[in-house]
Amino acid sequence: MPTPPVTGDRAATRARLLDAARRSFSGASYGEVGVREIAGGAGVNAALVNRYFGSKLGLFAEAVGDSFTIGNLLVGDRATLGDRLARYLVRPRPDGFDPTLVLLRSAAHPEAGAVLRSALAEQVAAPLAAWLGGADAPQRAGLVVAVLFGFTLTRDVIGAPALGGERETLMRHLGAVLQRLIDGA
Amino acid sequence: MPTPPVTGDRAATRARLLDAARRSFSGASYGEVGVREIAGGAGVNAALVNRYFGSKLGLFAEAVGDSFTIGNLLVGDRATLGDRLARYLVRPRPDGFDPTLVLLRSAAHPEAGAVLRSALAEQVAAPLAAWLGGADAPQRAGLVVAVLFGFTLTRDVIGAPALGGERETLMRHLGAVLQRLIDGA
DNA sequence: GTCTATAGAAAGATAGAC
DNA sequence: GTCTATCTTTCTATAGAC
Repeated sequence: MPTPPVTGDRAATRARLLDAARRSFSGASYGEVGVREIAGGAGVNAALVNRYFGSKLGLFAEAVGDSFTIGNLLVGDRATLGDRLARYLVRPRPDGFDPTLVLLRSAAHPEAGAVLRSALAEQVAAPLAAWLGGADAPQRAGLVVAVLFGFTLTRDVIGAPALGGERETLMRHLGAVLQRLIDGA
Repeated sequence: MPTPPVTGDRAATRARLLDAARRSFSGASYGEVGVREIAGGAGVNAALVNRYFGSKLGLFAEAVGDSFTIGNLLVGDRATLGDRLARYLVRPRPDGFDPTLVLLRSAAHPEAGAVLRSALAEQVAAPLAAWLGGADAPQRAGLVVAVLFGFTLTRDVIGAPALGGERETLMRHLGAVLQRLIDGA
């Protein structure tokens, strides 16, 4: 939860708004989250959103615009990347900020989606395609991303019961599928 | 005998509103689509939405609540289901109504998502799991659904460039991945 | 059967007091 | 640096005229 209130400190208030925004946007779509709700989560007045970030979209962009990363998962053996990605996927989601959930919930919104699209392309799709290499690397990287998003969407946003338990089973099938795309054949 | 649109015909106006709703909800999320827009698409006044369907949510449920189906794709050889699903996925999307896009765009909305969740479970996940059979059938069916949604989401909602062309290449990799889940090993 | 007019609520954004 | 108060817009939904 948020750090204790520190009144009178512009930088601290900005940081609290960013943190509250990340949590709110992980739980509901851009359109459903209001600036009053975010400000309430940060313990400050809603007018500060516009004062410090210009607009709701400005806050959204600054809060989630550079939060995607796949770098940590790429460190390691190529033959076990599928398993590492699968293990990452089936882990219980922490409460609070989850960049993947932010994307899944707000991708359909025109302006918020544009922020997310460019962040995803720069921070995930391009590095992954370069790391994969080989034939059809951009397509294979795109399909890996599609599987990652598809699983989280179907489990956490749609709420399909079959994906809610049986972690070992899901990890085995997911790992095999992802490794097939990583290997390319 | 087919009945052409005739003003002054309650059933025809209802049908036109349902059709316009399906098109609108395929292109934007539940929250972003207004009843004025739907009514405009049907060429009638917005007040008729509430008169004929009680509420915007009532219209949504009646328009898209029973539109999911996977039955057609299950007809055929088990060894080639992966290819059939992959071909279905990479085909150019027709303009107009697409139940998958409706789900992807509105799944994050609490009330509209609830309508979609139950429809998906009944009309897709359960029949597919029964058709697949074997070990871990519900999990494998859930993962097939996740791949189907993940691909369409990443291509059409997020707009990843790598999934926008190269249909044969994408179909080959997708078919292999899906068949792996269908076979279970 | 369909329309106009409007009620009522909620949203983002801004001006200015403190 | 933060707040109150308010402007403006937009939305769903309803009442009642035609």
